[in-house]
Amino acid sequence: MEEAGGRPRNPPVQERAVLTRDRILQAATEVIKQDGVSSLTLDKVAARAGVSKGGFLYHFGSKDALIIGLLNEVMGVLDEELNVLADGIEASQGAFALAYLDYVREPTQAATDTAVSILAAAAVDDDLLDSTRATFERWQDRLRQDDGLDEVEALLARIVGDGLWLIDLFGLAPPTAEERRKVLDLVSNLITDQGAARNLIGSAE
Amino acid sequence: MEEAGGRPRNPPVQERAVLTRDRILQAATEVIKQDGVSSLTLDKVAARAGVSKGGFLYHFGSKDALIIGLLNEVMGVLDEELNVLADGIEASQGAFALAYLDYVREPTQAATDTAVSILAAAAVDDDLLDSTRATFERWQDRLRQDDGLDEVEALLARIVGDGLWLIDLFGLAPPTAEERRKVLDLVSNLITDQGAARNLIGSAE
DNA sequence: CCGACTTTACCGTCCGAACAGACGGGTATT
DNA sequence: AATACCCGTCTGTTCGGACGGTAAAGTCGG
Repeated sequence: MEEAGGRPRNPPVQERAVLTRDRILQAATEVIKQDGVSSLTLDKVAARAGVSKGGFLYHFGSKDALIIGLLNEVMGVLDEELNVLADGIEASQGAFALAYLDYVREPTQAATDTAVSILAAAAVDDDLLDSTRATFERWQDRLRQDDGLDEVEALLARIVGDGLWLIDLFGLAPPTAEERRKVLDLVSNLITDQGAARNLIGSAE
Repeated sequence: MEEAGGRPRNPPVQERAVLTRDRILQAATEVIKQDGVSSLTLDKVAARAGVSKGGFLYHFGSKDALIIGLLNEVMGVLDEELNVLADGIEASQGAFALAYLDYVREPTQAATDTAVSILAAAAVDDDLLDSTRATFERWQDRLRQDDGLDEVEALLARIVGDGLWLIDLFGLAPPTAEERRKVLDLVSNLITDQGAARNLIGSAE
């Protein structure tokens, strides 16, 4: 419950262990994507990973541990990817916000995996999402002080990113590729062009 | 907490049938909200609704049936509420889009119930979401032809609405009430003030 | 021969579902 | 009006099976 990893500390010589662990993780996401969260059973994951149930339980002592491992893996990948994207953006302001939008420009494997993992965590036990929530808080903080970007615009970027991501996850009337592009361009331009948003915000008060 | 036991033993039969069904539905959402989707068992729901398991199964022949019932109920309420909101909005354009945004202005009971039901459906069996997907398609269609509103802006409204709703559902760094208000005002103004968006969209090409 | 890794065998629990009636208000028959 | 019957509603119980998890033994490289 408390410790997520339970990862055996093994010398780099032995690659087998870590591979098995990764295979299990991958098998878990595959099972969810194929058969749904409710089909995520230890037996099924173990079978798909080509390992016995006991072998599975050596790497993940419980189902909760599996999900925590899944979440850590997937959120780590996403976090890194966002950083890379943000570094590659040459903008006077709002690089991270733009990266956040770029990330959902088209549905990616990683994004789906993340969504699916969060869904599994929420289904099994809400508390498992705690560390994920912390990561989102970190992103939100980073957006708030994203090189001079307006606070509201930063939040808008995140909401739009998350919204698109939710729509993909549940398949709730997903927009076409073109619509998707247009709406992301719209928000990106809003962020880049400081004046436009100021006017809109101003006219609100 | 279970409610105190003073329930009348034998209410009029006619009303009882309908009421029992509703009580079951309500009990189901309560169970999910309190203990999570994985705790949604027939026994628990039946107990909470103050009905025997057999009684439960009389009204909903299976767990799938329960979730479908839940979804229908909750999506119906939401649909109607959106209509009422849209009718109450006096705007030259984009009434439905504005209503969609208004709906998430603050987290409501109904919104939470909907989210929770969708979550349950996704967890149990993805196919159960089919009718919900159809409803979202209908909304999307309505947004597309929302009295002269720009297509992209309409989509933006939906994405922002859904995004906020997702953030609430999972508790992923939810914005403060003020941030929430500001960002919704921003998008609302974008929709109302046709010129602003035109400029932004134009500068994209 | 140690320790990381994996397997086989097994257990207790819980869950979804089925089922056989009980209760009791309508309704038709007399 | 009394009787008999039906049927919608609900109860209590039972059951097969799946699931998460444990225990202990086996394998193999270093």
